Amino acid sequence: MVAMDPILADLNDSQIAAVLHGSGPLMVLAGAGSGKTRVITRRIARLLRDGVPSRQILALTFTNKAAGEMARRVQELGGSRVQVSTFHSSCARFLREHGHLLGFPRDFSIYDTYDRDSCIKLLMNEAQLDHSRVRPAQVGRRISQLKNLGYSPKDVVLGMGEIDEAVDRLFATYEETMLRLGAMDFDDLLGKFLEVLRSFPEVAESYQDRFRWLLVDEFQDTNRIQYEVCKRLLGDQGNICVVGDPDQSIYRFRGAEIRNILDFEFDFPDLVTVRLETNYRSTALILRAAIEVIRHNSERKEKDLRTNNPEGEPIVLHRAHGPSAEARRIATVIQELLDEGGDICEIALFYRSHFLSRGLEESLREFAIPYQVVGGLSFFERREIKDLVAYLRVIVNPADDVSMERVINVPPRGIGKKTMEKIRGMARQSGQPIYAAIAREDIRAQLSPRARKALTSLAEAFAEAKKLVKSAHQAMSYLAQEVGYLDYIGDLGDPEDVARRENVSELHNDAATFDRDIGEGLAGYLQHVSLITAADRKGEDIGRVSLMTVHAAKGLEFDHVFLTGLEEGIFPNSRVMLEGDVEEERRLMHVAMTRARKRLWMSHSRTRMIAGVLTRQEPSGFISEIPEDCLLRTSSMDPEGDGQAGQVWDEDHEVDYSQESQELEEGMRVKHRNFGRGTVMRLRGEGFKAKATIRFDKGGEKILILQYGDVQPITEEESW
DNA sequence: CCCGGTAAACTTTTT
DNA sequence: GTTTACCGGG
Repeated sequence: MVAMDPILADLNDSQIAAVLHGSGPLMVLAGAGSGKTRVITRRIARLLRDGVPSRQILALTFTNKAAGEMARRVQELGGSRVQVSTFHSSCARFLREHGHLLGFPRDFSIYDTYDRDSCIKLLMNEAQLDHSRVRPAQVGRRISQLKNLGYSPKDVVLGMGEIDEAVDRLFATYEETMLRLGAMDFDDLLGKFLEVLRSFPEVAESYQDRFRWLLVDEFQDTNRIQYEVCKRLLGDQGNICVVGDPDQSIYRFRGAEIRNILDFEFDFPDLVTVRLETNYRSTALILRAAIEVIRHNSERKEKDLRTNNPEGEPIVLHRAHGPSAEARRIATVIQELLDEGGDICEIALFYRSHFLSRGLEESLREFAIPYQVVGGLSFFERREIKDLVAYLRVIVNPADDVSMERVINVPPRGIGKKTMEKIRGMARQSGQPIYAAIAREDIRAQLSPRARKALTSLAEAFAEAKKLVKSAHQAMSYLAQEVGYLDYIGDLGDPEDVARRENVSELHNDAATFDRDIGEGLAGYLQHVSLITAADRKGEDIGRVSLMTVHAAKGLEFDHVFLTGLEEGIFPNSRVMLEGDVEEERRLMHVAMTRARKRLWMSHSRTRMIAGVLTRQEPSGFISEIPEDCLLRTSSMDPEGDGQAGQVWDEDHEVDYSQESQELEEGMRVKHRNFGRGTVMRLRGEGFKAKATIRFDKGGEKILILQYGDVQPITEEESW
């Protein structure tokens, strides 16, 4: 073998086998940290070198981030023209070409979850469904779930319950409406494309002609629809390479099917399977702990994941009294890491649910440690951004009533509920979308003078902006100005407004960049924008600690990982437990632990603020699945813990230590979240040891440790 | 019609 | 504690 072959450099035997595998189906079962991205990218490079034209290769991933990373690495190996993208954006692109076969316009709108729910809300109003009983989002989620399983309105058999009843009444209407609006939701991007492939064999053939080599990353997270899209893209040719790890399947909640992996062997009998079982990422100790946890799953193929890495440090498991004690503890350790010269980009904090980020953020701010939250409310989900995008959608797709309804009275134009109903009625009667209706003089004439005037100028602005669709930036600038949106958010003053203005100008820059680099006009820009999501926020290398959910952490790795909020009900999540899927939670735990290269810190708190209520928490059951010799247990009460030695913990008055204790004086009126209002009788001690005796209006006198006590001074007005 | 107030419900993970 | 739904006065 030629030792210097750059494509095979630094690869082990299994990896080489996968890269060199010729034609025919290949399944790579790749344990955590075993170099699967490397295998995919090298394999692409190998195909290119062996003369496969780049346009014949299609590599599919789940996140834009993974796609971006893979595209970058393929490019480094010289394959710049290979299409590497997510399932959703590939399908969206294909649907622009062939969606017309199903009656969709080329420039259909792509609805995110929020838009979908807005649409459903409108339909619920129309159907006179009381949306205080059943919420649009619940109906939307259920419909999405059904579509992911491959159901359409006609073959759904529903269970009982108010949500299902609503779904029963609305599913078909929703589908019809989306078609009328020329809009697709995320599920449609996959589902409608599959429908095209199924219903139009000649189209399927054209794709089969084009794509001869298919590579699918994170195969364990594909759902049935995605799997069938793959099969139909492939046709009779068997050049498919899937890479995955059943132990890292964490998207069953959105329809992912581990069954795909089993079916794969059945559907492709001449399948070659390669196992990557050497972990190059974590210390031996971390890997051992992660494997022990996942071994508790019963529906699982035993696998042999090894490492040659050094044993490493034990996992530090910290027990904190309250959420802020946990957060402070973490910040303290991070500060120490940084003081020792650690790279801040190599530090990450994980949590099971978004709401847990807040406390961590507060404490990082307090310690002046720079951080970024990956995911959460993304840039494109902000209100002002969605408003502008909705305006632009209407230009490109005049049938898009949901976007039209969003913006018709933003900024306020005097179009209220009544007027809106009139407009809807007239639009319906004329069989036209709202956009077309308000463009008609005769329809506007039937409205109040005020509304008439506003809508005339709105219609004109749209008409003018339509001439600028060749440039996303120009169309946006014109419209935002003309329609009064800039003035609307212009009132500077509070920092909220400033942030909004900054967001809007960032959107302008983004559009300008798109015009310059891609240049597919407004329609192309909107498609691009609709598929960018939370986890894609660029730049991990900008000198910040990263905070993210465990889901968002998949595919990433860091030297130092803090796994927070390890409590029953949170991780494992109690709702998931109700559905009976502990095993998916355990896989999630496995994923989380295996992100760490050098050190892993885990923590839980004895109390937690959940929906505004301070609740008592038990440590996660997953902790006890880790071998005790892998753990170093600490707690806030330890003298060695965090320098806050020997504090007395008042079991009865267990409260959150949420803020710097305020300066209190004897005689001052204060309030407490549990005990209500009271008067400070006596103060003793200072700093961490400060205690106050407070006589509460109801319930007598108590001695509170101010560090923990949520004692706040109150103002004159509210004091009695 | 608009804006301000108060009541209610709510936190699972993502494209 | 936070965000959203509804109601009543300007």
